[in-house]
Amino acid sequence: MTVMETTSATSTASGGGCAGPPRKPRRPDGQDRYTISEVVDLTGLTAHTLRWYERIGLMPHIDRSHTGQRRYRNRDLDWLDLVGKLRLTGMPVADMVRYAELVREGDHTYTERFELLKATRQDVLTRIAELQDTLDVLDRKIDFYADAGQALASERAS
Amino acid sequence: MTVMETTSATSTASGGGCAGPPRKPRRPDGQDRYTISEVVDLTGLTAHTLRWYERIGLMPHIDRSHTGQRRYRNRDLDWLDLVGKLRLTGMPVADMVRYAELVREGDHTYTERFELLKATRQDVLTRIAELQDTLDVLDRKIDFYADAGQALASERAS
DNA sequence: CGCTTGCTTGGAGCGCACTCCAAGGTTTTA
DNA sequence: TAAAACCTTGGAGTGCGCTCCAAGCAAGCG
Repeated sequence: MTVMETTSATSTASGGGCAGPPRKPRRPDGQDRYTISEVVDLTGLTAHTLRWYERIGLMPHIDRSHTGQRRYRNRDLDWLDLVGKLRLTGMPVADMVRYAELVREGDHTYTERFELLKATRQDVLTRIAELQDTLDVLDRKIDFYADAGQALASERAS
Repeated sequence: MTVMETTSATSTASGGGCAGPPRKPRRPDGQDRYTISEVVDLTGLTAHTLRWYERIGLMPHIDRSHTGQRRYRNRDLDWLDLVGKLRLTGMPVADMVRYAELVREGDHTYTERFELLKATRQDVLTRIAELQDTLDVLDRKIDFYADAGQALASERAS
């Protein structure tokens, strides 16, 4: 068997988020050949960044039209979704390239990839905890400012 | 009245976290005069970074010894704690400098600071949500890998 | 006294993640 | 068919957040 890499994110694409402009919908598998500017619309990345991702080995090989222009497929978009998520965690691009290499090398890298995913999961948990910590500090400060505001107001009133 | 800036983080200093080397304890207010290398030990920042923070206006004025060496106080450490927390949220240093300027300008910037804190709080909430999202993706992938591992194992067994 | 250690400064350098440019070929629209 | 819009490449440039360097001053010690 083959360990698939892209768990097709059917729910992710156009509908979900509440920020940014509404992205165009994907086409069904089979008719999925997107130009680079369509991928720009779909992902919010720039064309520069997409080409750069390819240069540094962060993308798998992308299909080309008969004249050499890129034609992205749905699984490429799935991969870009994952990359976008990992980017939000602060993972260095070099680490993602490493993961991409493992995927390209085939099934025998299965264990290493698994370990990498689990380690990343731990990192994310840590970062969430840090942010919770920061949130607590901010909340305490905000409460303090609210109280101080009250005090200033009553000072003016007296 | 004066809106105080540093809500003394008595619990924060040496005890709390579970990562990194155990930092030296602070001294009580009144005997709190730390050299730059002591602050390095206490915060984990480098001396370079501490001086750079000062140059760009991220720090308030730091006391000096009679020979011109920096002598940090507990409230400077409190400020550095806050900066460290905000840094973890991904807030640009320039924004922190802006906040520091507001503090230096005095009480009449109270409202602006308050709004800034509330906006930052919102950002942190957003980032936590993004990380939760990423965590879900990772968990799904990890489950998938675990299942695939099972399948590979039974394949080998058969 | 010389030696080591630690601190000072302005300014230069670095690594990361893009971001853009120039020069040219392709595709679409009018 | 001509103009406008879009795509290609290698390489150079940018902004951020540090990070380091050189040259010099100050304190402690045998």
